[in-house]
Amino acid sequence: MPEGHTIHRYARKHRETLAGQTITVSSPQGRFSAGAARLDGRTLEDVEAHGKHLFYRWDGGDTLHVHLGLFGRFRTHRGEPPRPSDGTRLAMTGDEATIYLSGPTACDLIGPDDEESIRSRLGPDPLDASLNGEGMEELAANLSRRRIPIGAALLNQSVIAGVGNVYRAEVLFLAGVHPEVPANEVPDEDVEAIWGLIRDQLRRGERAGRIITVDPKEIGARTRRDLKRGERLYVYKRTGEPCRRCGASVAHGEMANRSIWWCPTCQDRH
DNA sequence: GCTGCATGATGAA
DNA sequence: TCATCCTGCAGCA
Repeated sequence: MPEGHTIHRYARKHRETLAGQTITVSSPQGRFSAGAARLDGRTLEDVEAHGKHLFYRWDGGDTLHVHLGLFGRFRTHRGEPPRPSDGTRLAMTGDEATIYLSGPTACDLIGPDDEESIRSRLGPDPLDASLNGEGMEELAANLSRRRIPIGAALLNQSVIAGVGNVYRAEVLFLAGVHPEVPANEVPDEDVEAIWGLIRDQLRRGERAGRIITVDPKEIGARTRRDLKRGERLYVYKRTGEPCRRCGASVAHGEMANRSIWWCPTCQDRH
């Protein structure tokens, strides 16, 4: 589940659910025992997201850094929580809810230097509301420095922070850009379109809690909510199926070690 | 019960 | 480019 929209949604939800409260912290699995003991009984002050990274601020100055990786997930339980699964790395209980974390790539207490080094490796975050034109310019500059295919560049978090495998395929489809086009050869107007589409789509995803890129009108549905499973995306995981716009067979390949899909007809910009 | 896969990232070679 | 680390669950038998 975790692309940037999910992470920002978690930041918002966790802030709403736990910030300002005294939190009971533990590590049922044991792999975060020392950190949990240090945080236990303290106040969670704020939660921030940058790209796919989460930063939990605690009174006294500690920061908990969480990165979900491919498998990580949070579960929130209001009231009495169920027994945590064996893989539950972190449990945080506030006044009304308990949040469990399992499968993260990172769950560590970090200092200001660590955080700075993490952030310095991240490109602009399309969900950072304080950015406007700067984000797009930074993305353009980052792309102009690379010859790798645009489809690979969008997954590189130092180029743009928060895009994952679903959005890279869907946004390139929406932009009509073929994934193989070298990053530094993507025309300015397409870079602009890509930035706008990413920001738009991630915002929608953050609000909805799921990725729906298909415009419902295009397939005869009334609203996004009416779209059934299997109707919500244009190309992702649709190998060989007809393109929703032109009917051509959706192509599949590999790029940056991950599967990628595109429409050979609609994505003709080279 | 077992297998394979997944919306991620890193470090070695 | 490859191996490796993180878990849970769908799809099988």
